[in-house]
Amino acid sequence: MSHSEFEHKAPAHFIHKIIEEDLNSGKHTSIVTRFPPEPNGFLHIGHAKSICLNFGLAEQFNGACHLRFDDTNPEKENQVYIDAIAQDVQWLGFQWHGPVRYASEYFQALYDYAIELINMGKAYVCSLTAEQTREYRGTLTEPGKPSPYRDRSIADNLDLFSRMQAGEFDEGAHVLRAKIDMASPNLNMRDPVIYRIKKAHHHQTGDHWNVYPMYDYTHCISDAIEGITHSICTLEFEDHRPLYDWVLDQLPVSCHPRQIEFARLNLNYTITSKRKLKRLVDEGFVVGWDDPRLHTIAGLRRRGYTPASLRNFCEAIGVARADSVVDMAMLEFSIRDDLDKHAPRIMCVLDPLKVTITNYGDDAQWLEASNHPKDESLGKRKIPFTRTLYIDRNDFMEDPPKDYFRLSPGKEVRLRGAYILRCDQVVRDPQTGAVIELKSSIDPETLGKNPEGRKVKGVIHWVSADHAVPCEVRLYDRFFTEENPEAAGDFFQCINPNSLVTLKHCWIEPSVMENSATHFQFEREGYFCVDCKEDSASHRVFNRTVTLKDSWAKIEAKK
RNA sequence: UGGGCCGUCGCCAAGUGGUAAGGCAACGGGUUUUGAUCCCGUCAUUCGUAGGUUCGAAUCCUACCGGCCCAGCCA
Repeated sequence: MSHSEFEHKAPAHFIHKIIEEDLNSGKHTSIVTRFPPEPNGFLHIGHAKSICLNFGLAEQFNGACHLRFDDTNPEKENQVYIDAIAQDVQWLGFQWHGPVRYASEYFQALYDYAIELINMGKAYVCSLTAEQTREYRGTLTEPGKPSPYRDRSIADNLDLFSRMQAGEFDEGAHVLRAKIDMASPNLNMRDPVIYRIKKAHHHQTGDHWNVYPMYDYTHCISDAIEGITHSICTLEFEDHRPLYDWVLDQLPVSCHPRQIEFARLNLNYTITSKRKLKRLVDEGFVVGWDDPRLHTIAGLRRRGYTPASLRNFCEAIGVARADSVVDMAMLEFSIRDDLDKHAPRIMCVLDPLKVTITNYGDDAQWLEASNHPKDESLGKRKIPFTRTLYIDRNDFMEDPPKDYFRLSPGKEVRLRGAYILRCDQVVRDPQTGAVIELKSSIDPETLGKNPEGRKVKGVIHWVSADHAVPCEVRLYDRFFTEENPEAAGDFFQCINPNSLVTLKHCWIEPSVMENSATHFQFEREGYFCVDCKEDSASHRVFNRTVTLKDSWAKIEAKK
C-alpha cells in the first residue's frame, strides 16, 4: 500500500512548521534529515516514531533522509544489529537517500578536526583518571575546577594525541577534551571528553584506530559533513545542543544544522529502552529480539503488525515537546483499523468441542463464503460442511445468562455462512462429567436465509472435523502487568506470566492451505498472522496479533 | 537546592489576544449471518494554581505548584 493514505493528512507539528518556515524564508531550498541509530541493539516502537518523523518529513518536503549508523563505540556494536536495523527501516516502508552511512567513515576527518582544535588551543589531552575527571567536573550546584593538564602546550597536546592513536598508551591513560568552561551551569560544557583510547576492533574500520570520538563531537560534525539541515533528536539531548553548536562554531565546516528536540515515545505496559530490552533478550525472558511480545520492530512484525499500521500510529500520536505516555489502546486501534480493511476472514476453532449433526448425511457440502464482508476484491472461498463439526467451547454454555446468545441446550444459533443449528443433547464423559459432544440438528431451510417465525441472534464459527487443518495458535497478551514497568523498580517482577498461551490443538478451515495471505482475521476471535519462523505446511503456526473488540467480554466484566 | 525543558478531557494532541479542533478510550442508539466493522449521538463555561494587564487571556506579565532531563572516558 502506498503512503498516500497518511500523507494527505500530514499534521503540522512544530518541526513541520519550522521546516516550512526555513523553506519559505529561503534559509534552505531543500532539506536533509537523518536517522542515526547506534547498532547496539534492535529498533523499537520509539525508533519507529523517529524514523517516521525523519523520513516522513523528507518525503513531505521532497528532501532526503540519510540512514547513518552512529558507530563510535565498537565494544557495544555489532554487524548483526546493523543488518537488522536496515531491514527494519525498509520494512517500515522507507528508503534512505544514497548509501548507508557510518559515522566511522568520518573518523579521519574527525581526527583531523581534533588536531585543528588542538592547534587553536581549543582542545587538550587530559591525563586525569576517569574518577578524577568526575571529581573535577563539580556537581549540579558547584562549578568544576580546571584539570591540571588544561594548559598543556599545543606541541605536547599534538604529540600526546598522536601517540594515543599510535597505541602507545593504555585505555584510560589519556583523553582529549574540548576546552570550554569548567564553571558552566551546563555540565556538558565543562570541558567534555571528545576522544578516548579504545583498543577495540571496530566492525567497520577494523584495527586502524586506537582512539574513538565521543558522541557529542561526532554527531554534529557528521551532520555537517552530510549537509543535514535539521538534526532531529529526543529531548534528553537538549542540554547537548550548546555543545553541538560550539563544536561546529569552532570548525571550518560548510554547514551548521539546526538541532531540534522532540519528546520520545513512551507506551504504557511496555518498555522502550534498548538497554532494558537487551537484558530481557540476554537473560532469556523472551525468545529473542523478535519475540512477538516485545515492542521491537522485529517483534511487532512477527506479532503481525503491518508497516502501515505502525506508520499510522506514529502519525496519530503526534510530535510535541511534552513528556507523555501513549495508551496501548492506540497502537491496537491502528492495527485493527488496518487489518479490518485488508485481512481475509477465515474460521479457526481454538478450543474444539465436537458437534454431531444428527439430521445430516455423510456427504460434504461445499459452501461458498466471501473472504471479506465489505471488500469483494479479496475473493471467495469454499468451506466444507459435514455431519461432524468443531465449534469453540466458549460458544456453548449449559446454563447461560439471559443476554447470552450463543449455543445452549435446546437453543439455536447461526453457524456462520451455513445453517441454523439447534443443540438437542449434551454428551458427557461418564468418568469426569465433562461435556464432550453436542448432538444437534440443523434447519435445512436456513442456508443463506433467515428462519421463519423466529429470530436467531447468535452467530458462531465452526470447522468441519473431517476437513479442518490442525494448527498451533499462540495467544499473546501484554508482557507487563504494570502500566509503567520501569517505574516499578525491578521490571522483571512485573512480567505477565500469561503473556503467551500456546494452543496446540486448534482446527482451521482447509482453505488456509490455498491462501497465500500472511495476515487473517479468525472470525469472532481476532487478527492472527502466520509465524514467520516456525510455520510450515505440515505444522501450521499462527500468532495472535490482537483480539477483536469484544463488547460481550465487557458486559461480562461488569457483572 | 545550578541549568535546561514541560504542564489544554482518562490517554495523545491542535490552538500563540477574539471567546477550547481532532484521534484513542468511555458511554448511549441504529445497521449487521463476525456481541467485529460501519453509522448517529454524548463526552473541557474550561486550559497546573493565584494574582495582574486588556473591551476581551489557554494565549501577554508576575509569583507559586507539579513533572521530566543533566554530574559515562554511553548514545
